[in-house]
Amino acid sequence: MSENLRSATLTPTMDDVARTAGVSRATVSRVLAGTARVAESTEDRVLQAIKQLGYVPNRMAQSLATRSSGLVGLLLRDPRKSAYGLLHSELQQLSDRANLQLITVVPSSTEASAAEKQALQRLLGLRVDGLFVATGVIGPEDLAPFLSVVPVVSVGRPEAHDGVYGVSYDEVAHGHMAADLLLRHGHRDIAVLATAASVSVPESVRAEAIVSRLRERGAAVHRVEATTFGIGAEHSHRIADMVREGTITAVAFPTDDRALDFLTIARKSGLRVPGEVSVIGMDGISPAMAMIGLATVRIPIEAVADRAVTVMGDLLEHRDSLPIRHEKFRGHTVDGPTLGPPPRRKS
Amino acid sequence: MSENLRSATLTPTMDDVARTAGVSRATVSRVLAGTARVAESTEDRVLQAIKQLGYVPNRMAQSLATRSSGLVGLLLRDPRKSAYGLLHSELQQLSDRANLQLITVVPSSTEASAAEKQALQRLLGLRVDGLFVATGVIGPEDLAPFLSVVPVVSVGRPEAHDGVYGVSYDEVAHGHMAADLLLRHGHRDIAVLATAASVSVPESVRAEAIVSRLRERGAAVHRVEATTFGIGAEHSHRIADMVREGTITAVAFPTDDRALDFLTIARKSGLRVPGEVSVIGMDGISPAMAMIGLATVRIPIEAVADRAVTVMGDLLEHRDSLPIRHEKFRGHTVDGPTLGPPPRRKS
DNA sequence: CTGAAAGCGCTTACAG
DNA sequence: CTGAAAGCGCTTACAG
Repeated sequence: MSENLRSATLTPTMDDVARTAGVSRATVSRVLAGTARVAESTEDRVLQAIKQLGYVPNRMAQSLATRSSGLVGLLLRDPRKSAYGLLHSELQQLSDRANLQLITVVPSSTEASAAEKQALQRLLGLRVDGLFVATGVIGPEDLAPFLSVVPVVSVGRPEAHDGVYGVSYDEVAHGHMAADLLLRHGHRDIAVLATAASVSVPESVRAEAIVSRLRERGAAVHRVEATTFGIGAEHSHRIADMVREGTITAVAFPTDDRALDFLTIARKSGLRVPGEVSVIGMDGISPAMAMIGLATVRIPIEAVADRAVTVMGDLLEHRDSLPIRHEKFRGHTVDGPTLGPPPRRKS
Repeated sequence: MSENLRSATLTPTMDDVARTAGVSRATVSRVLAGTARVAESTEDRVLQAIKQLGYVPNRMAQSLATRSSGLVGLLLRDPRKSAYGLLHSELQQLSDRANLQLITVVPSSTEASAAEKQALQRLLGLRVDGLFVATGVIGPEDLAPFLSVVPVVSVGRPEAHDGVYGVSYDEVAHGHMAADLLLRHGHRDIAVLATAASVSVPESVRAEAIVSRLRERGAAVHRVEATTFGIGAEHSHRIADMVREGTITAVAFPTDDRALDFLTIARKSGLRVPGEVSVIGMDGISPAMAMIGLATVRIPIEAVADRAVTVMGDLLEHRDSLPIRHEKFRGHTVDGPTLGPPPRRKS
């Protein structure tokens, strides 16, 4: 209590500035806003007073008076993952450049859905002018009540709600790209780690796209089902066995992490990559992967972030005239030393 | 303009709630705060109205009235780096648990110092009650003016200012730990990649600590100076040459990234790890590194985050009674398959 | 247990 | 070019 009073006393207010500059509050406000004309001499006095007092305008009060916070919120899923880290960084920089003040809130991961709702409330309570949602769990039904109040752009996640503008990745195309790259290297017997949709929707979409494209092109596909969330070394061992048995000459993974797990196990057990088996992952984000030289499909995070910020800018300008769409971007394949021609058949 | 008016109209206000519940604004406020006693029947009507209107209290207005935002700001350096990502995630979760509402701002990296000041302003403008600073560039002189207004906890960076509470890593100890682990494995001829302080202060501190501990213990140290910010493959090649010449049997790196670069190059050129050379990195954050099995020193990010949040809580409770300190935490060594005994001398 | 009223720090017509 | 005043959406003594 006394803290507040004290710091309230200590923090200079616009009135303080006005008084020490010998003008009215309105004038200080005008100088700060830079909109109306102010005599140069008074402006100087005001600026001087601001500097002298170390005055920082109270945005809370500004927002209240303007009925607009000038803030754009970002609901971010899991900062520990490089892909979200990069997305965060890109959104931040592009928003800055577009003069949108981005503030980020991360739902604490325990009890996902409740946490996301709470994080959403926090942002809405701050009366953000716009909202980026880069989170998996939150459903359309939680978003819907606020769509009329604040423009929402869903970023990097497949968007189903048609009141929400969506900018995300074309995971089907990515799956096709990975498949095509393996085919181009001459592989016809290929394992695909197929993540269950219950584990991860995007992973599952990628895997199914790989599988169907390979089949379309006449390759023999060996599905290895992944039904656990972790990386599960059994899958890698199973695939290594298939290589030794001569069943497959290549393997595609729906994420770089899973591919890396296989690489590690393959190396330990003396399997040569790409001599005996070619490997491709998907994501292309982690610099560690790049160093290792893992072939992959690079997700277009930068393009998605860029488009999302542009859309948000447009939405903030003229809300109603922009038709809501769900856009998808595709990345590019990254060939690498984990990819080679299939080994010659021994028999 | 008209947007604002419209959404102002659309967003229900406390008055709307009061009106539809047939009570006064004060009563609604009391129900929300949960402090004062309210008759159960009125409380029900109010709750009902809140739900019906989809009312979200305007925190800006609350802050203004309470002179306290209930917010704690986090100034975060670079979300692309896993270490910062993990720190962000930990701070977020622990803050949640401590009932501190964390909001994060990332200075856009172009023109570091100016961007950080701007991000700082944004947070101060929001009148955060406390501030975590996890950023490299911002100097004490920029922080100083606000220390009397808001408690600041510097997290994960060496803190020099004695008005700022510091919670960070004991990088000297980490260097010693890495050195000791190599010695324990029997190595006596060891290369150390020594990053220049101008490139990265923490890296340089780590490297110098490794060097001095090794020398203290009588090992022959071969410094390889790194003066560029990137990972620089030349260093890795130089070290590989030293291995081939039989000059060294082990190498220590001040970061996992740099160690990984060497590992990749070593493998490509047919050097056996740890058969011919043992390798240790530092950080221990990236899951990719764990999979590869890189020996390292794990930085205690969780412990630092935990302590930082505790300190912030205390500071917010009783500002003046908590003496300002600079605490340092140490992590633990992670032995791994990149470490083995030195090879027998051929001659 | 509840309401009328003042006040938090700003902005912005409205006068001058 | 400048100031007095109303109002943004809340909270909180103060009465009752």
